[in-house]
Amino acid sequence: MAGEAKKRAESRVQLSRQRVLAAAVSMADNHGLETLSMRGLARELGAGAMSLYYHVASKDDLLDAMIDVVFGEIDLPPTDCDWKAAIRQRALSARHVLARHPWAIGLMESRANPGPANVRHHEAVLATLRQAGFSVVMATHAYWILDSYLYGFALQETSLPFATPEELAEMTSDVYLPQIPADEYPYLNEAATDLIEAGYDHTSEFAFGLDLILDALEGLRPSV
Amino acid sequence: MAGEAKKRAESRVQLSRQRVLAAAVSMADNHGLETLSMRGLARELGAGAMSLYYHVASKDDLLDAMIDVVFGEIDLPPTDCDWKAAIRQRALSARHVLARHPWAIGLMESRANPGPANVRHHEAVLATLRQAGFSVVMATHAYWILDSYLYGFALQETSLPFATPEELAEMTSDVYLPQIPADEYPYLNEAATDLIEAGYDHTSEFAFGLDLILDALEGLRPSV
DNA sequence: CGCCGTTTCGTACGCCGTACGTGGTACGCT
DNA sequence: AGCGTACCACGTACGGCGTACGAAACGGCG
Repeated sequence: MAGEAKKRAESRVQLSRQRVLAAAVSMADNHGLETLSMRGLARELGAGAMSLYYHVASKDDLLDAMIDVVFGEIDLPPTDCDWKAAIRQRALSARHVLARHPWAIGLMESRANPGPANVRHHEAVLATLRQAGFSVVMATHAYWILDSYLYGFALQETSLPFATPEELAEMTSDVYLPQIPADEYPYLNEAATDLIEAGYDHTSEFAFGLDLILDALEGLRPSV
Repeated sequence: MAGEAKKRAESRVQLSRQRVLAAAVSMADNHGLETLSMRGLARELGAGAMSLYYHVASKDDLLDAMIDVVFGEIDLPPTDCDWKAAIRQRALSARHVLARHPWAIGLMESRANPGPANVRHHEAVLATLRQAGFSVVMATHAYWILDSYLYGFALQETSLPFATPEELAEMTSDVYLPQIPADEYPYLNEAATDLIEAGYDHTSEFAFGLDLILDALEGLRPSV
């Protein structure tokens, strides 16, 4: 009957693991991981708190699954180009994804159960390195360096309270500079004033270090 | 009188910000940050939960202060040697400190209020780089790369479930290898088997990448 | 219609951080 | 000696958390 169908429709779309995951990621993106609660998530979905537990074993399980969603968003290194270009693209993609989901950074490598997207991703990156000629040991070195740089950069980036050079200049002169008087902290003070004067733009900072590392790794590759 | 003094002594040592901080750091070291609660901390100190709030404005304030304790444990770069050796030593020291206080990694750069030890540390590192001849902009690049590598490495390191090559071998063959069959994940499988066969030792992994980065940075220094 | 597997939910327990108010203690002042 | 004041410790209570447990609603089948 129309009544039944309507009632069904009114009482919300069915829950599903997909929908729960998507809502959780979205809430974490918008309001931070620490404010993501099962109750709040359920409220957002128009459901009771305990209803989530049919689709998710626990909050930990939810977090693991969220991490795998994030891994799934990172581009795999392309296979049709130079190893450096491939790894570079993968790193840039990962950086963007982590900037979009800053709550994930501390969890990506620290959770016990890697999801399928996670494993697939690691396999693809490792394949790129091995096919570039790196030995297993050298590929391990390279992977550690690249991922350390990637995660560390993303981690630091989340704490930046600005996005544009203008905001940086404003923040610095209003908040930071008063805290670092030139007589006590000459170098910090000098750096802060110089950088805003030069209109320091943070946008290309990641690529700068990434290329430095890639070039250094190139030197470790066995010459053909 | 003796009676008074004894009563005073029995009713516990006085609380103090120092004691609260030390106990909090110790508890986080031993049981993780997520299980550190104000109630538990007070219990550990033989005090009531609310007593802590005289010495600490809030749990956030406590965390900020804990971070500064950690910063205070990191060696400043020595001033009596080569810039590379100085930066290297401070990085190694920081790595050890972060391994001792893994809970701190996600917080060090992400909290709003840097403490005094934090600022002093940044000043000293920046001073070393500037005195080595790097321009302000280049020193900024170098700092980003070095700290990204440092934090990222420490972050990944916390998730390693092993400390020695033997443990690695055990973990890998028992837990990981079954999850990455050779037909589906050839490179991961190969890497895992090769590394345990070669008795891969993770101990020097950090220094390897650090030296690679330092050497690459050397190339960016203005030639005298 | 009754049955049953799937999905949803209400209640309750033991945690958490902390606002608020109270009470004890140490010490400088008269 | 007596008292005011600043310092310090604490008990209670509130609203939130994750989730164990069991009941209820629903959909499709006979």
